[in-house]
Amino acid sequence: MILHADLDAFYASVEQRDDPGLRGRPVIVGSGVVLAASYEAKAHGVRTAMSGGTARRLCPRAVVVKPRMSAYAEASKAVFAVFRATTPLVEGLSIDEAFLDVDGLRTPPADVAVRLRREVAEEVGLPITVGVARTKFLAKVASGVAKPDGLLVVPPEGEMEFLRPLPVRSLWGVGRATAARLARYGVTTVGDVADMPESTLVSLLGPGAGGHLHDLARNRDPRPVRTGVRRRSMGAQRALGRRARSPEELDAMLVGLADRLGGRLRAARRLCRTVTLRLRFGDFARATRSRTLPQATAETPRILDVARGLLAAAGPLIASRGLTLIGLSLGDLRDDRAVQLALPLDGVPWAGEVDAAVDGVRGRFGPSAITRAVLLGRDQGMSVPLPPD
DNA sequence: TCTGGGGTCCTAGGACCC
DNA sequence: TCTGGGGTCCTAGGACCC
Repeated sequence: MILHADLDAFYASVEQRDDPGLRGRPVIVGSGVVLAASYEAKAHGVRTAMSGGTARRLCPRAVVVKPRMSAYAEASKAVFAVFRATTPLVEGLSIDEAFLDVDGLRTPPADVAVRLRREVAEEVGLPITVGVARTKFLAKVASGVAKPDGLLVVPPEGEMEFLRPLPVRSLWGVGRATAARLARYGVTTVGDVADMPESTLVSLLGPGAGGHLHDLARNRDPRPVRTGVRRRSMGAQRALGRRARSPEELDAMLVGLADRLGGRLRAARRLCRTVTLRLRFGDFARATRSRTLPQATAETPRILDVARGLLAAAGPLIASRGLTLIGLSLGDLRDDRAVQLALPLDGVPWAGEVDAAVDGVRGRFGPSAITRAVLLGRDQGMSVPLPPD
C-alpha cells in the first residue's frame, strides 16, 4: 500500500504554529497573490492563487503575513525526516507532500498512517492529512478527500466505488482546459471517462494524455514510488507590474536572476546546459526563448551572457507588447562531478587552504572546474582568493 | 479574479545525419 | 532526377501541479 502525505495549508500552518496569536484566526500568506490560506480563511472562500485584493474583500478580518520561505523549507525538512524514519521509500512531490511505500513494514498501513500523523504533529507541530491506497493516484485522491487534518483508507475492494463518482478534475493531468473539452462531450465524472473507448479519448486529447487518462479512470496505475528523483530544471522569475521598464532596469533584473540561479546551481553541485528566458506580457500572453550550450556550466557570467543574448533577440517582441514578468530557467541539469571530486568543501577553511587545494587538483581537473569551486566557496560566504593560473 | 514563484511533462516542426 | 525511413537534437509553446 501507498501513503500520500500532504501538509494542510502548509505555509499558513507554519505561521500559526510560530505565532500563537494567529491560531484560530483567518491567515493569508502573501499579499499580491495568495500563496496559502488557513482553513479559517478558506471558510470565507479565500483560495490559493487568488489575487490579494479579492481575498481581502472576501475576508476583511484576515491577517495577511509576508511569506517566510526559509521557515517553510526548514519545516519541510523536519517533516521529510519523519517520513524517512517511517520508510526509506519516500518520493517527494513538492515542498509539502510525498508518497511513502509501506509494503515492506510489519505494521498495517492504516496504523502506519495514524502514527505518521501523530509524529508530525508532535515533532514538527503541523497538521497533515494522509491518504492510503493500493496506487499512487488513489492515495492522492484519498488525501484530497480527507483534508484537513484527516486520514482516509481506500480498501482494495472499494476502489471502483470510490473512483467512479469523482469529478474528472480529480484525474491527474486534467486541468481547466481538458475538463472543459471533456464537458463538451458530456463527460464529467471519472466513471464517464472509464466508459469511453480509449480511441475516442486519444483522438480528443492526443496519445499521451488520452492513454494516461484512460488508464487512471479504469484504475490502472502501476507507477511505483521512486526514490532519488532529481530536479530537472531550476528557475527564478520576477513580476514587474504594469510600469514600463528601461533596458537598464531589465538588465539589472537579469543580472539578479542569473546570480541567484548560478548560486543555487553551484550549491546543488550541478551544471546546466539550456538557458531559457521567460517573458509575460500585459495581455498575459507568454513567450520563451532558449539556447542550448555546447558545454554545461554553473558559472554566473556564462549564464548571464546567454540570457542577455536571448533578451536582446526578444527586443522587438518586448517593445511592442509591454513586459510584465521576466524569468530565467536552467534546464538539462547534470551533476558537477568534477567539483564534487575535487573539493569536498564542507568545513574547509577556504581562504587559507585554497591554494593547496587547487594545487592538489590541478592537472586532474580543468580550469572551469576550479573556477566553479572558487565560485562555490564564494557562495558559501568564504573569502576566496583567485587561484594562480 | 486581472494574476506569484516555483516546478513537470508533452507535442510538433525543422535541422541534421545515416 | 526524384525519392525513403529512422533517429537525435534543438526550439517554442501549452497544459498542468503545488
